[in-house]
Amino acid sequence: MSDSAKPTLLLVDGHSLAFRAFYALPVDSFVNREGQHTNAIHGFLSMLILLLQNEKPTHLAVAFDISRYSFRTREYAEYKGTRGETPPEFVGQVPLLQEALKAMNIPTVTKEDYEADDVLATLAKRGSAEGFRVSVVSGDRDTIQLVDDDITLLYPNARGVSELKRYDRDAVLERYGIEPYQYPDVAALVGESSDNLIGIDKVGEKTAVKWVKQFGDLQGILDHADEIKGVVGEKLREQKDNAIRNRKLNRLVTDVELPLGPGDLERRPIDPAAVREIFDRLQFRTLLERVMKIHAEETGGSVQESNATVEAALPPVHRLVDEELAKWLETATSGGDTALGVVVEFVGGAVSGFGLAAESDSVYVPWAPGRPDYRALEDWLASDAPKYLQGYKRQLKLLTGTGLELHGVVFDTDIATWLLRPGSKPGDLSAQVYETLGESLPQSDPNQLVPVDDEVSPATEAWFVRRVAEYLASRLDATSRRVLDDIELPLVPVLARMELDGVSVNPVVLARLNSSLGTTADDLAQQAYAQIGHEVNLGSPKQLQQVLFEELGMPKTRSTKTGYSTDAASLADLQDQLPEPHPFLTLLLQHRDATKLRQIVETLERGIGPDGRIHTTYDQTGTATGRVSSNDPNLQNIPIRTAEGREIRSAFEPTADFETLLTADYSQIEMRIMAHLSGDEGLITAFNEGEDLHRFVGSRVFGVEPAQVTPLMRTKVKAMSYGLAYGLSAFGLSKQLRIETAEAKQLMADYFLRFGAVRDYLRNVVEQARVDGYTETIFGRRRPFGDLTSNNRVLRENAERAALNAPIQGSAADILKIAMLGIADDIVTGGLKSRLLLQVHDELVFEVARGELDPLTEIVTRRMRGAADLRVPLDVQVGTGANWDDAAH
DNA sequence: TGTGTCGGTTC
DNA sequence: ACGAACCGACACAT
Repeated sequence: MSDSAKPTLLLVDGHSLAFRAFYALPVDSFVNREGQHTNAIHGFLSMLILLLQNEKPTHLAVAFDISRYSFRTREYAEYKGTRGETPPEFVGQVPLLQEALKAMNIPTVTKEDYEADDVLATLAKRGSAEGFRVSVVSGDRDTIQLVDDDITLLYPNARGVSELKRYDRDAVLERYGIEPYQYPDVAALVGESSDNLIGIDKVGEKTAVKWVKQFGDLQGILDHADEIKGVVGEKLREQKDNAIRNRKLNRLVTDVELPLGPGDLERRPIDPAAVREIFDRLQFRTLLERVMKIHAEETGGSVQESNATVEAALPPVHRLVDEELAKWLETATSGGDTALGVVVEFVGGAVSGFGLAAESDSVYVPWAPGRPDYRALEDWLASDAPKYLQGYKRQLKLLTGTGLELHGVVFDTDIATWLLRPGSKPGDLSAQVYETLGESLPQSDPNQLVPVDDEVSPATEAWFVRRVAEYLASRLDATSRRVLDDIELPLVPVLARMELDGVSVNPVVLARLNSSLGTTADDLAQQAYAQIGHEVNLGSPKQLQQVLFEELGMPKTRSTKTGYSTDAASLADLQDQLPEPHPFLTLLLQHRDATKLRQIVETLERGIGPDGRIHTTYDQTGTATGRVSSNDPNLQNIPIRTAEGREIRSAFEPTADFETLLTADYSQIEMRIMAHLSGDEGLITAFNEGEDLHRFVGSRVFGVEPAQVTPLMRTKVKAMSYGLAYGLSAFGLSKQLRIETAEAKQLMADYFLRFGAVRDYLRNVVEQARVDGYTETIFGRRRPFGDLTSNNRVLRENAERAALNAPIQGSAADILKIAMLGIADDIVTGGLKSRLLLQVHDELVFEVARGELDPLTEIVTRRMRGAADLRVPLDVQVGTGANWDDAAH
C-alpha cells in the first residue's frame, strides 16, 4: 500500500497544545462576554482546523491528562515538580475545549494514572501496526521516541502553535544526529527541566549524542562509563542514577489499556447546532465560519443555514411617513416614555433616511430636506423622548450639518461597551451584536451583483441597536451607569461642537516653518553624509545601524527586535561613551529634530479644511483610563518643549471675529489627586500652602529650608513626583536623571520617608485591584485588570503599574470632563459667543469673542476649580494671547 | 496594499 | 526596566 492510500490517524496531545496556545496568544484579547478567558481554546482550535485541512486525517483523537498525578509521580514525587500553579486565566479553558471537541464529534481519550502522551503512544503504535499513517501532535519532546517510518511528530515551535515542525525520521536525524528511538537516552543524560528531571552535570546535548552514537544506548554508555575520561566521565559515574531514573520515567507506555482502538476513531461529521452553540458562547465567530465551511465541503452541503435562524427572528420593516409615522411614534413610544433604537442613514455624508425600532417593530423613514411630511419625525428627534444610539457623536455631527436637532439620547452602545471594557475598542454594530447577543447582524453579501438591494435596512440596524443597548444597560453597574449618564453622554454634544467648529491655523506661518525646516534638514543631512563619506537614509533605523555599529564601529546600544536601538536616548549614551562626541551623531539628532517638526507641520497643513480650520476628531472611547484622545490630526501632541516646536503652536490663532485665544490648565492635577486619594498630610500641606510644589517637596526630602532648595534638588524631586503615578522604579528614575541607581534608590527612600502615605496608597490601590479585579476613579469610572494575578512576571508588573496609574490619570480625566460640561452649560446660559476649541488632557483652549474675556475667564476658572471637591485646591492657570503659544503662561 | 517595528511628540 | 495616547517612515509580506 502506498503512503497516500493509507488511512491517516491524527493524534493530538490536548493539554500540552492548549498550554502552548495559552502562552502564545494574549490573554486579554480573548475574553468572552462572561469574562471567561478563551485564548488557549482559540489557539488550539485554530491549529486543529489547520490540521484538518492540511493533514486530512481519516481518523482523529485528542488525548488529555486527567490530573497532574500519574504512575510517574508515584514513582518519583518530584516529577514535574517545578511546574507552578496553573495560571488562573487557564483555568476552565480545558473543559470548554473538550465541550467544543465533543460538538465537533472529535473523540477525547483519557486514562487514569497515565499521561496523555502514554495514550498517544499506545494509539500511535497500534495505528502503525494496523496500517495507518500516523501523525502525533505534541509539545512534549519525549514523543520524539515514537517517530518511525509510519509515525510523524508535529511539534510546535517557539512562536506558538500556529506553525508546527514536522519531525519524521530524517528530520530527527538531521536535528539530533540520532535515531528517534535513541532520543530518550539523550534526554535521560541531559535532563529535562520542564519535567524536573535533573541530568548529568556538564553533559549537554552534544556530549550525550556523541556517547549514544558511540555506545548505542544508555546501558551501553553505563557499561563503558569507566572508559570515559575527564570531568564528564567522573560526573557520569557519580550521577548515573539520575540518568537511569530519567530513562525509566521518559519511556512512554505503549500498551495502555484503552476502550477505543485506532479503528474507532474515524472522523464523523460535526453536530452543527452544538458547534454553533458552544462557539457562540466562546464568541469564536471566525472559527465558527471556518468549521462550518469545512463541514459544508465535507458533507457536500451549503453554508447557507448559518444565518437563517437569526434572520427569521427579525421584525418586519415598515416604510412610514406623515400621519402614519406620527401615529406609529406615539404608539411605539407609549406616548414618549419608551426608548427607541435610532439609526441615521447617510449616503455620501447626506442624511437619506432613519431607522427606528421598538421591541418588536421597526420602521424605515426616507428623508429629504425641506419636505413637510417628516415633521413628526423631526419633532420627535428634537424632543427629549428617549433614544438609543450607536455612534452618537458621529450621527449628531451629521444631523447638525443637515440642520436637524437631536436630543434625548439616553444611551450610546459604543460608550457603554467601552465603559464595560475600556481596554479595547467597541467595534462596529455588527461586532457589538455578536459580542453581546451572540447573533450575527445580517450583512449584505459582498459577492452580490446588486448589493444595494441586499443591504440591511437601517430599521433592522436600529432594532439591533436597541437590543444591544438593553443588554449593555443590564450589564452596567450603578457606578458605571452614573459615569455614562452624568459625564460621557452629556459630553458628546460638547465634543461634537468642538469638532465641527475646528481651530483656525495660519497657513502662512506653517508654510514658512515647513520651508525653513526643510532647508535645515537638507543641510544637516549633507553635513552628516560628509562625515561618513556617503549618503544614507537617516530615517531608516536599519541603515543607521549599518553605519553606526559596523562602519563606525561604535559600541552596541540597547537591543531591539530588529537589531540595536538608534533612538535619541541611546545615541546620547553613545555620545557619552565615546572619547569625544562624534559629529555624525550630533548631526543625526539635529536632523531628526528638524524632520520631525517638519513632519508635524506637514500633517497639520494637510489637515486644514476648506474653511481654513483644522477639525480634529476626539475619540471618546479610545483610552483605557477615561481620557479622550484626538486624531486625524492629533492636536494633543503639538510640540511645546523647544522654541522651534513652539513656533508651530504660534500658528494656532483666533478667527477674525474673535478677540484672542484663552488657555486654561490645571497645574499638577495628578499630584493633587494623589494628595487627595492618599491623604498624605505632607502633600496636602504643600498644596494648601500654595508654595512652589517641587520646592516644598525638595525642602522636606533634603531637609533644608525651601529657599535653600537648589535647581538640581528641585529637578530630582520633580522627576520623582511625576514618576510616582507611573509606578516609577529606581532604575527608571536613575535613567531619567542620569544618576546612579543607588542614588536614585536613596532619593526614593528619602522621599517616602517624608511622604509615606503616598507609597502606602499606591500599594493599596494595586492590592485592592487584585481583589476587586478593577480600579476605580474618584467618580466611579472603572478599569478592569486581569493580569494582576498572572504568574507571568512581566505581565503582572505591567498591570500593577497600569493599575496604580489608572485612578490618578482617570480621575484627572473625569475632572476635566466635568469642567467642560459646566463651562459648556454656562456659555449657553450666559449667551456667550466664545467657544471651546481644544482639550489637551489638563488644558482647554478657547476662542474669545469680543468683549467676553472677563465673563469667560470667570466661567472657566470657576468651573475648573469647582469640578471636584478635593482635600486640596484645584489650581487653574489662565493665559491669553494672539496665538496658542502666546496664550501659554 | 496591508502590517509590524521603530522612533518621537504630548499630558 | 515609567502611565496614557497618535502617527509617519521604513521594511517586509501579500
